[in-house]
Amino acid sequence: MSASRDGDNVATDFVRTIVRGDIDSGAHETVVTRFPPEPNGFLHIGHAKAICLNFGIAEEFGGRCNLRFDDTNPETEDPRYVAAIKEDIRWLGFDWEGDARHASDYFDQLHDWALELIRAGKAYVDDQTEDAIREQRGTVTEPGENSPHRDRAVEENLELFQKMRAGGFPDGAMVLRAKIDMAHPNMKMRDPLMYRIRHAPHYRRDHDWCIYPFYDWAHGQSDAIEGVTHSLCTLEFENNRELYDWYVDNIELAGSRPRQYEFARLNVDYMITSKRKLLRLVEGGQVTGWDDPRMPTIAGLRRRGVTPTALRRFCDLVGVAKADSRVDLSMLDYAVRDDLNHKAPRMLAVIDPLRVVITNWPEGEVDHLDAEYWPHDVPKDGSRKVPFDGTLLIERDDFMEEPDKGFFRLSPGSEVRLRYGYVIRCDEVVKDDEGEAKELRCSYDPDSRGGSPADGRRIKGTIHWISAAHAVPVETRLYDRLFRVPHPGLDHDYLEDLNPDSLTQVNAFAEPAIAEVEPGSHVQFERVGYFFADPNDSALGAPVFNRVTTLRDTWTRTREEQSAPAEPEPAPSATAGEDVRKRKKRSPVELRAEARAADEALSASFERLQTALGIEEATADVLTGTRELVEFFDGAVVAAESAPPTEVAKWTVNQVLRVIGDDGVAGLAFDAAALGRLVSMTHGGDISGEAAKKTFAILASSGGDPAAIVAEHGLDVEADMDAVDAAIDAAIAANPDKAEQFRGGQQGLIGFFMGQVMREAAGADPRQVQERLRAKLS
RNA sequence: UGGGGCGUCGCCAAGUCAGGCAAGGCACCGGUCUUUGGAUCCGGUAUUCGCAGGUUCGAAUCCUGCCGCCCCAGCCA
Repeated sequence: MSASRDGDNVATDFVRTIVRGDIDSGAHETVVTRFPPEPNGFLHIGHAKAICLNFGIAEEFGGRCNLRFDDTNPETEDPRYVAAIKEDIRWLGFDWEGDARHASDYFDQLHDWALELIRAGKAYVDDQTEDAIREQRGTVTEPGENSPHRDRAVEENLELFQKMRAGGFPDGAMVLRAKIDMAHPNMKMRDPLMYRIRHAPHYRRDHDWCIYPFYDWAHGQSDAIEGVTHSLCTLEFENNRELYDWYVDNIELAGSRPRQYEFARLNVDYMITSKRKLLRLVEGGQVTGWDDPRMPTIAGLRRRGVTPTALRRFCDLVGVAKADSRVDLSMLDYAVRDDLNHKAPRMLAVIDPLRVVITNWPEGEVDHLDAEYWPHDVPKDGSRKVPFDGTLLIERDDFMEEPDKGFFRLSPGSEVRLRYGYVIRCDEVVKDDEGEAKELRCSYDPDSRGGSPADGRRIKGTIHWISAAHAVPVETRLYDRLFRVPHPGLDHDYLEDLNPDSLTQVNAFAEPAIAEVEPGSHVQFERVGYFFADPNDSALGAPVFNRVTTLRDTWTRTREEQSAPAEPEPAPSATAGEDVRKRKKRSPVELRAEARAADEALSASFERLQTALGIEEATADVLTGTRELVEFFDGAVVAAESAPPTEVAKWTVNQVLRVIGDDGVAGLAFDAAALGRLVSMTHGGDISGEAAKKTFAILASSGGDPAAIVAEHGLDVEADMDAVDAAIDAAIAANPDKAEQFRGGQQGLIGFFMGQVMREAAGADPRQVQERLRAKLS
């Protein structure tokens, strides 16, 4: 299994594993997911990941993914965002079945369910102030306290809620709350709010409602209504899952219930993905809009020239997991270049020109050279003519008067190839008053038309160029990252991290064919980068180019690394004021110590285990956290007869604790005596350690008597060493390469061979097996 | 009365439930090829999985302890 999607491999991640399992087990016949944006801003690259996940899973498993607008807050939402969101999803290449859904479609059903909860005594109207409710909620380490209205009569609740809904109260006067537990360790479960009063028109329901449901009350139920099977959201909703389940479990539901799963949101270096912060950039004019090509929005990336394929590929490369992470920008660059390499025809353009005069070029003559649109490794055809004459423009960077070591472009006396053209030699540098080169006087090799000298001499460097007389000026916008640090706003205002050079507008000079580039299409300016003809600002025959990304450049990179030290990381956060609420929670050791302090019998056991039974303090500590465990242990010691208590302690800590569940000792499938007898058998040499482990596994899953289990499974029969030898020979014969690697020092492979042999020779003593294995392998 | 998560190479990430060869990708470093210092192709890069003990023939995986990071106290989603 692989997490990548290269070749025929399909992405696997924990979400897909769960979905696969649910389908294989028959828990669900088909998978239904949903993408639930709130229409209060534009979608960004983080949403792209969620879209790829939700729609991608539906696609792969032959299911369905709904687009559902989570429009429960009329004050921030706007239909213009609805249109933009739909456009972005479609552009990414996904579609939803039927119409888009809306949480606001379910307001009536939600209201009915709320009534149901009130009637069941599970919800109540609270008319306290917002502050009072906040204070009563307690803190993260202190329980909350009940609202004085918590036990309001059902009839009164019904009446009040009806009046809320009818508009009888002003904004904020009261709320409907679920009656759960104000002392719940999960803050989300402390009588969460279900409805608030907002006399605000909803963009779809207009004035139908003046009470609006909160996210938690709307989301799970909307999932249920739509038959969603797997409700995927980001990690910050993990705490909400318990409430999600509570709501779904406490209402009358027709179909099967949805389950929520959480994955890590996407963070990319040099980007921010907070809708609030993005909105501030738009409103503050730091960017030209939501679709500014520097924005991490889908609209911005699209305008920049990133393709849907590249963005989806990027999301695949990133993967889906639960660890908070931050992705290197090079991953996005890679995805973009990998796609555009096959989609962008090549053209010649000079960004920062330096004049070159070909002194031996026949006066007034123009040569029209063939130039392929695609490099040899892209299987596409097509070419155009490029005019060549005596006055050219080349890139200033491609000339060095005093060349660095390894520089193989143009310098005085050296030769270079002009792409698709001729080989030229630099004979003279003409300088301006400041000593800057302003013109190069060169001679060309007439026998090198097309680029290959007739005499077969090798020319290492190739540079791009433009005929000055035929040069077409084109506006190019050289975009760079919007922020200059990998993690903007880490410990200060993110606006301070804005990159002042995120956009450089230059007038470049391109070959005549440039005029034919259609707005909204891509080109590669050879040796410069990938560009996208801006669909809004390009005029017919006068394209404006956005630089999507540069080409990978190993030359300037190595030079930069030599000269400039790496950009200093922003200073590690200056420890924002110590948070008293984050006091350390008590550890298991502390908890056990407390338990013993409160229970004399427990503390007596703690002493007894150490002094009378010779058990180490740390082990004794673990064993004496609860009475049940000590009793279990003591029982096992008795049944173990001659086996020492220390041995029983090992088994208890390492094996029993492993299989013990939430029910504790009581939930075990076997009793102390069984464990004791097993320890006795293995200690007495009746069965091997390997057999003891197998016996314990059976004991743990289905209980029984150890001796009977041993007999039934034949775990006491001595392994036939001849068979072991045969198994070893077979394993070595089947893996000659690995045997060779082992001999070469790959010690880890002993585990591989052991695994092979032990599977064949069950019951054999691993020590003996390994001894023989090593002998045969050497 | 705290609770819920997460730590595997510079980055992303399989593997952890069920102990037996530390996947893959990005980046990087070599080499190949090349009329883009692009692309391609080949090869290299973790004796070690946050740390420390323990169990085991064998531990990323099981047990114990410790450390670090994220989330939750909106009438936002």
